[in-house]
Amino acid sequence: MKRSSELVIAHLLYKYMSIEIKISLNEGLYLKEPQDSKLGRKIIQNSIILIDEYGFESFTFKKLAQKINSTEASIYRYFENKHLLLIFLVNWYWEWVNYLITINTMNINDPKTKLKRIIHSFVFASQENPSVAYVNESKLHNVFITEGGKAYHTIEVDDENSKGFFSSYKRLASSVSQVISEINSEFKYPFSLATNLFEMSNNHIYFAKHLPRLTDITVVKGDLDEVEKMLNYFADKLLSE
Amino acid sequence: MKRSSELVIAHLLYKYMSIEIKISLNEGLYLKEPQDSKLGRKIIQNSIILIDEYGFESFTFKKLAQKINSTEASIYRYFENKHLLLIFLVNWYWEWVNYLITINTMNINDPKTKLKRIIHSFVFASQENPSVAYVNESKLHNVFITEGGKAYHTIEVDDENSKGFFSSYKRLASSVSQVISEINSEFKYPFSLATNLFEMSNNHIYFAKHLPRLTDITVVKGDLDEVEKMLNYFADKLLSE
DNA sequence: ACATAAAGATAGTATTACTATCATTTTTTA
DNA sequence: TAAAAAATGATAGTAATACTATCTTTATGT
Repeated sequence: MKRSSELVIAHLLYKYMSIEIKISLNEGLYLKEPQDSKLGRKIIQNSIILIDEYGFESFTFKKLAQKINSTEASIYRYFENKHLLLIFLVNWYWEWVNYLITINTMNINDPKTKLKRIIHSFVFASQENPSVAYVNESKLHNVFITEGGKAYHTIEVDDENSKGFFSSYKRLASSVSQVISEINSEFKYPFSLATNLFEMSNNHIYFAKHLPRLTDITVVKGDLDEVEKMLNYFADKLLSE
Repeated sequence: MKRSSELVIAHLLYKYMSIEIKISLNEGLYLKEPQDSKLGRKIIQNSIILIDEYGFESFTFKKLAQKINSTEASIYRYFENKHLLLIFLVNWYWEWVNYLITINTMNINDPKTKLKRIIHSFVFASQENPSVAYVNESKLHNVFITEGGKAYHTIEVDDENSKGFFSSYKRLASSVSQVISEINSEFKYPFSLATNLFEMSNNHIYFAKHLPRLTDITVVKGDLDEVEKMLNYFADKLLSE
């Protein structure tokens, strides 16, 4: 809660005073806070670009070092390995969406409208007003859609979960589930629906692009309206009395 | 269609005559058919065991070679690399589920009952009567749940899709979507719902085990009844008039 | 201006992901 | 059943990856 309101204030300051937002992420994710130095910010910025370009498996710290005219050793001073860097980026994305749904549902009372805006935030996260100058939110969205699941589909999931590496996703699920329960307090699966709407959004954007026979959605020229419509339809129907 | 009925006949033969099923998979997935030799079958059997044990990232052909008292070189004669082996296993799982829903919905006319049985097959795939002696379907299900997404969340997805590496999943989506459309011909998202039910099944089993705050499901002692109930609830509600 | 921290340069190691070659064993078939 | 062919094993080698260590240079902060 505290974190979210900090973000909001930062956002307002940003809008009117051009102040940068600093996203607060679990300290176990990095060895040295990358947001606090030029090199750290270059690592964040260019790792997104390179993972988007090469895919996570072919992405290496060596390539990243070359891209930013630095060295592997320097990057290792920020992140233990590329897996933790990925978790860092994925958390960044979860925080970004948390932040979007906070500001987009602010001062709105009707929970149905809130959920609509949440869904809109899920789908159009990449097209929202960016909050951090050096992060390309659109590419981050792509990276998240393609590589996000790899952050927690590993043998280390329980260990990393106990360190709080996935708490941003849990917080996201929790706040969405609350809105769902406001709409229909009898609904038995508020958390499942919350995560499912989020995952569906990303999955079907991916399917439409790469495996279109797995979805009914078509995405023409990046127009994600159909995804939003589908999620609204699913949510409405499931939460109707 | 042809492939499915072959499987069914094989199944009947298996039940009454103990004949092995041979699952037919895209030939581009392997260099030499692993089902046709002792070594090949050991590779399939033990790769499932090792990926389940170590996770896909830490799984290597060297470890597999040691486990089966063979050599890396011999394994490379069957599979180009571990990524293609994973796609092979994932396809095996898709085919196994295709096969289950075919026999479990056979001779049933009511599409609602069909969908219930499909959902049951999704959830309890690992507990169904095994079809291939050397494959531990329960471990394969675990591997699929944890690692399955990595088969198609790669930079090569379009290239591999064009080679037909994901056609088993498409066939699965297609046959389930047909049943969905039989239940409610007005429903606009039969493919999306089909894939979503399948993915939800696997996701929420995983969440319940590793990230329980992301779901409402609890799985006690491997009892997956709640998952089945949830999927039935979602499907019923979404397809109600 | 001086101390301290950050970054760069370089080198080195263990492991991974292969490829190549040749010897041996197993299977096929003539 | 002997010869040919195919499969597997044994061994070696290479390029790339994923780091770690150390030392020098460059910024920064007071």
